[in-house]
Amino acid sequence: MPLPPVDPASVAPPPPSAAERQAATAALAERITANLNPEQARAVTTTDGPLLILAGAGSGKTRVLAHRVAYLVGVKGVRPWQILAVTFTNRAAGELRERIVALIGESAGKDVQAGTFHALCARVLRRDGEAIGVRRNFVVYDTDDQQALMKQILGEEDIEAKGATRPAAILGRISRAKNEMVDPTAIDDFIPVTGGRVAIARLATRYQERLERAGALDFDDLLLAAVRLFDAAPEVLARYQDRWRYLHVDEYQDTNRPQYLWIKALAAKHRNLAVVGDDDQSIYGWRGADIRNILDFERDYPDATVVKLEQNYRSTQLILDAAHAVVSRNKARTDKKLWTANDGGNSIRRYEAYDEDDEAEWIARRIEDLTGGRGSILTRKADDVDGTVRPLEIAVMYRMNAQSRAIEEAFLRYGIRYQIVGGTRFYQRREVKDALAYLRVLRSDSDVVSFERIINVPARSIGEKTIQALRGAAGREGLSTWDAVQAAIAGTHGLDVLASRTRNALTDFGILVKRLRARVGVLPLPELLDEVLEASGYRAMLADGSEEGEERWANLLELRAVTTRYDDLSPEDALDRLLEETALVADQDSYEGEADAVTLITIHAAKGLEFPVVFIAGLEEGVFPTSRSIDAEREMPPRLEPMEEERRLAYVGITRAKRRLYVTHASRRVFRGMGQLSVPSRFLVEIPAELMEGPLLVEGEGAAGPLDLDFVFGRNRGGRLIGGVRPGGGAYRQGSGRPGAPADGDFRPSRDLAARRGAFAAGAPSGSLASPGGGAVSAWDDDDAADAAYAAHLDDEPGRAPGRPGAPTTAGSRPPRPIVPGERRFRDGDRVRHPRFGGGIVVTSKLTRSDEEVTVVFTDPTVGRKTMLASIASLELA
DNA sequence: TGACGTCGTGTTTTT
DNA sequence: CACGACGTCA
Repeated sequence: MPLPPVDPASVAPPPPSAAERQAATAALAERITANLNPEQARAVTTTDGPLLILAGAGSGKTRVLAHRVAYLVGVKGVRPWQILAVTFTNRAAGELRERIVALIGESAGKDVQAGTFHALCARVLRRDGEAIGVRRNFVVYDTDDQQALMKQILGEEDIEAKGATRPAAILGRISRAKNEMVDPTAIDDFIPVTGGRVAIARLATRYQERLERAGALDFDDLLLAAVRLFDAAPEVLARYQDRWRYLHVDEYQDTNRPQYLWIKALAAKHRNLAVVGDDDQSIYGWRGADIRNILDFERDYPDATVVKLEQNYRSTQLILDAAHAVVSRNKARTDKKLWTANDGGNSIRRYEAYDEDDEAEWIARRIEDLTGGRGSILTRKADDVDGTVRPLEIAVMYRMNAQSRAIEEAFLRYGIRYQIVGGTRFYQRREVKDALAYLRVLRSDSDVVSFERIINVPARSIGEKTIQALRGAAGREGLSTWDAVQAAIAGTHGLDVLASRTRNALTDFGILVKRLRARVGVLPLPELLDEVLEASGYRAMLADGSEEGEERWANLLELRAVTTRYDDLSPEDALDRLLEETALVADQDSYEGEADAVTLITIHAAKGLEFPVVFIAGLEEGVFPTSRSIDAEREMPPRLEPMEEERRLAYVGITRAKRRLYVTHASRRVFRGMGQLSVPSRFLVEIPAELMEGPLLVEGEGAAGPLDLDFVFGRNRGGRLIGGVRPGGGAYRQGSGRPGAPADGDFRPSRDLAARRGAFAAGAPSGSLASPGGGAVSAWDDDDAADAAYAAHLDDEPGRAPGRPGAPTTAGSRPPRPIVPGERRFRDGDRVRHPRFGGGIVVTSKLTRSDEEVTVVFTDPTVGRKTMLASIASLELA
C-alpha cells in the first residue's frame, strides 16, 4: 500500500507493535469480505494453492477477482506486480483493473498485471523472445494480413482461391492445427481440387516461411511461441514464475490448449493459480477453446479448492428459469442451477415478425415505449420498467453482425440513438489499416504485407506486375522487401528489366519512406501520423469532396486521437506501443457504457455485459441456432457439440438481461439477397410457455403428441395443425387438401425450399399461433397474440378480443377492417399502404371531431414520417 | 496502369 | 446483398 511521504521534521510515531499490525490487518480482511456472500468470501480468502471458482452468470465473479486482489495486496502483503490476471478481452481486463483501482488505489492498482493472453504473450516475447529466435521488433499479423499473405502464396502455387481453397478456409485449417498444437507444416490434410489435391502442409510451410521472413507472428503463433519460449528457456520461465506469483485466469472455459499450457507452466512453481469460469458459458469452441480445461481442472490439480458461486445478483428468477430451461438440455455439462433473491420478474415477451424489417420496427417501437420516446403509445406505467428506461440500459443482441443492418435502419427512422459494438472493427477499416501499414513500414524493412498494402496507395503507378517482380526478387535473392525496392531503383539483383517510369515511381516511394523514417523518434507520434498522411498524399486522396472520403478522413482523425494516448512515452516507444496495441485490440473494447444509446451487439461480444432490458432478435432455426450447427447434428454420425455450443450461447444471451427480456423472430428473412422462410428457433420452444407471453407450445402437442412433433408452429382458422418441428429438427407440414397443393409430410427446412413454400402456402404462414384466447391467429399479421391482447387491454377498447378473430386464412390476404363511425380505423403498429408513399407502419392515430388523424412511418426513408387524414388519404391496411 | 462494369460466390461468432 | 475476381476500354 502507498505510504504518505515522510516529513523529516515531524516526530516519527512509534512503530506499531506486532499485535497492532495484526489487528489492523484483520480489520482490513473483515472490511474486504464484509459485502461478500460466504462462497465469494471463500474464493477471496483462499489465496494459496490451486483454486477453481465455478461462477455462474451474474454471480459476481469480477467482484470476487477484484476483492481477491485487494485481499492479496492488503492482507497478505503481496506486491501488486506479483499478481497476474489474464482475461479474454481487453475490455474485461480494463474493467477488472478499474475495480481493483477502486479498491486499492491508483498507484498500487496500476501495477497489477492484467491483460489478454495475446497481449501478455506479446509482451513476454517482445522482451525475451530472442531466446527462441523471435525478433524483438516482430509485428502481429491480424486476419487481414494473414489472408493477404496466403493469397500471395496461392498465387505462386497456382491454386485457384475459391471454395475450400479460399485463403480464409486454408488459414482456418492451419489455425485449427495450431490450436490443437499440431504442427501445421506436417499435417496429413488435403483439399481435393480438380485434377489433384492441395496439401495443407505445403501451404502451411510456405505460410510460416513468409511470416518468418516478414518478421511477423499471427495470433496463434503469439501463443505458441510463448509456450515454446517457456519450454525452451527454463531460466526465462523461472523469472516469470517468480515475478507472477499469484495467477488468475478469467473465462477459463474459453482457454485453448496453448493458453492452458502457458498458464500451467507459469503456475508450476508456486501453484497459486485461481481460475474462474462457467462451462455453461463456453462459446468459443470454434476458436479452439477446450471445455475440458475447466472440466479437468481438479484432475490437473488434485489439491484444488473448488468454490461454486450459484447466487445470481443480476437477473430475475424468471429470466434465470428461462436460461436454465434452455441450457439444461445440454448433455455435456456439470449439473447446477443458479438462484436469485431478486423478485420473480416480468414474463418474457415474444414477437413473431413478418420479416426482419418488421422485427426491427417492432423493437424500435418497444424501445420508444420503454424509454417514453416521442412515438410511445404508453401513457401509463404498465410495469416496473416501461417509460422509465434510459437507452443505455437497453441492448439488442443477435447471432450475427449482418442482422444489425435492419435494426439500425429502423432506429434511424425512429430517431433512436444507438451504438454498435463489433461489426466492422475500427482498426480493420481500410484507411486505418493503411495508415498503420505506413507506420509499420517505417519500423520494419521486412513487413511485406504492409509494404504491399501501401506501395501503391495512393496510386503511384506501381502495379501488380512491379509488385510481383519485387516479391520474386526478394524471394530469389533473399532480400527484405525494402532492399528489393532499393535493388529495383538501382537496377540490380535482376531487377533491371523494369520500365524507367516504374523505376521513377519506386524512387519516389523510396524517398518518401526514407524521409518519413527520418522523422521517427523526432516528431511526437500524432505529428508523425500527420506527416505520413500529408507526405504520402493520403489526405489529398481523401479530400475529393466525396462523402466517403470525408468519412474516412474522420476515421483517421479518430486514429490520430488514439495516438495522443501515448504522450508520456518517447515518440519511438509510443509508435511501437501503438502498433502493438492496435494489432491486439478489437472494437469490442470500444463499448462505451456511458453513452446514452441503445447497444447493438452480437451475443458473443455481449458476454460479460449486463443490461436491464435485452432484446434477442432472430430466434429462428438456421439463424440461431445457425444452419451449421443444424447440419452438424444431421451428419452421420451426428456431431452434437456445435448445437450444444449454440445452446450455451442462448444461455449467455438470456442471462445478460437483468429485468426484462424480449425475444423476436421473423417468419421470413432476406438472406444473401434471397428471401427465406423461417421456423421459430428451438430455443424459443425450450423456454417453458408459462414464462412467456405468447406461448409457442400448444397444449397437448408436445414431443409426445400424436405426430411426434417437438412443437407446433401453426394452425389454421379451423384450429387444424399446419405444421411443426420434428424432434430431429426437420419440419412437418400438413397439406391443405386443395388440388395441386403439397400433401402432408416431412420436409427439411434448410434444404427443401420448395416444400417449405408449399407449407407456407398450404394453410397459413409459418408462425401462426394459438392465441391465449384459444382462437387461431396469424402472427405475421403484425403483433402477436399476446401483444394484441396487451394493446387491447391498454386501449380499453370494448369488443376487441385478443387475437383478432377473423384472421386471414390465406397467406398474403387480409380482411378489410370495417369502418365504424366514431371508432379508430387504424391502430398503432398497423401496417398500411399508401398509393404514393408505399408501405408503412402506423405510429399514432387519434380521432378528431370528424376524422381520424393518422401518423405513419413509411418504409421508404425518403418519405419518412407523415401525418394524414384517414378520410382523404387512400390509406389501406397492408 | 487504372477505371469501370459484369459475373460469381459465399455467410457466424473474435483474440 | 456485398464483395472480390476478372474482363474491357481509355
